[in-house]
Amino acid sequence: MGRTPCCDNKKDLKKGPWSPEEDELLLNYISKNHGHGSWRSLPKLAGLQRCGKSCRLRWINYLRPEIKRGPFNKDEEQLIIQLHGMLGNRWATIASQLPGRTDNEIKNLWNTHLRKRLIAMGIDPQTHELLASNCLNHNASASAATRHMAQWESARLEAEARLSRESSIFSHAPEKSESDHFLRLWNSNVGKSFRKLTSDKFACQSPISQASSSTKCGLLSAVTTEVGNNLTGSSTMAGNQNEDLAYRPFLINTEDVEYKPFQFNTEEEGHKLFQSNTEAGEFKICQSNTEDRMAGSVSSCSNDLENSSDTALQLLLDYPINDDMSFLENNADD
DNA sequence: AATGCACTCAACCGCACATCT
DNA sequence: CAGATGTGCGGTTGAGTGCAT
Repeated sequence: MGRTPCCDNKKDLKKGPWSPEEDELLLNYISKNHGHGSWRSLPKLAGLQRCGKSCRLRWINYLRPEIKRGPFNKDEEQLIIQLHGMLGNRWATIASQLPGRTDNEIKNLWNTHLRKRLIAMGIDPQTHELLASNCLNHNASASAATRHMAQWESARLEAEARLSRESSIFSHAPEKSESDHFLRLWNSNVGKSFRKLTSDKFACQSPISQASSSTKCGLLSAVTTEVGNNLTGSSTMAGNQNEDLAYRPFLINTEDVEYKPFQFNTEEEGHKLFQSNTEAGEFKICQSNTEDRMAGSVSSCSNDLENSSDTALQLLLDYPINDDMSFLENNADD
């Protein structure tokens, strides 16, 4: 509280763009000392007329050897949009998932390109919701936007479900930050599998195509409401979407459906995948140690304490997944 | 060629959190 | 335990650049 800014003594301190000489001084100091040490004392020791903060920024955003230069590729852009849908403006957290990219760079990319692209599609770049003006449009753009939203909602549901599961199982463990949860999920085998499913165009029907068929609908709002209390900020979507028909196709009800074990690589993380006997061949994921209980009927799994998170995960895995990022290309005219 | 405008991106600023004393 | 200090983060700014007129 009331702390003094680190660059309070502005006398003799240089500001603005860095010269090559200054870069060299900073690089030399850090390489000679095998690290930056205290940023506050660094400028003096390195012979720089800069504040420590400025040095740190220059190092992190520009001079670090692992910095990747050049334009972002499509994969990186997709990942940024996905992570932003889950994490919001946590640029540093997002940057941690993109080796060689800095938070500043990602923030700039978002503000100059991706944000505008989503707006052009009729998607609110903050909430990843459809903008009100777009809700009545039933054109191709709106459809792409809807698919986009569904993907992010699926990813977010997975995270929420696991968050809920973990917090109930490991309630004794020290609380990690929300973003840690998201990132651990994202990097877990489940997250990996999810991403793999999306990229491999797993043999499932599209939710869009299922919309007109005998899709079994449940209530997503029940799931999100239950776990929503664990979350803040970016969960606004869950609150008002349950009336949105666009989401209905992804909602299912597991009653009277048989599931059989399915070969899948989530088991290594203590999860097993089961495939339903329905036409759609829906999938359900359960912890391996509940497999015995699960083998006879899926209800034993869906009725236990992890009901909501499993259901959410199931929704995620039932969501078929056509890695539809085509909107990026369609709207990438800048 | 001159001017204005839009865009990009490096850098700054202030705040919040973590750690230290 | 409270205040001081160090660091990291996100929002914002403004210089530089390219393009259109």
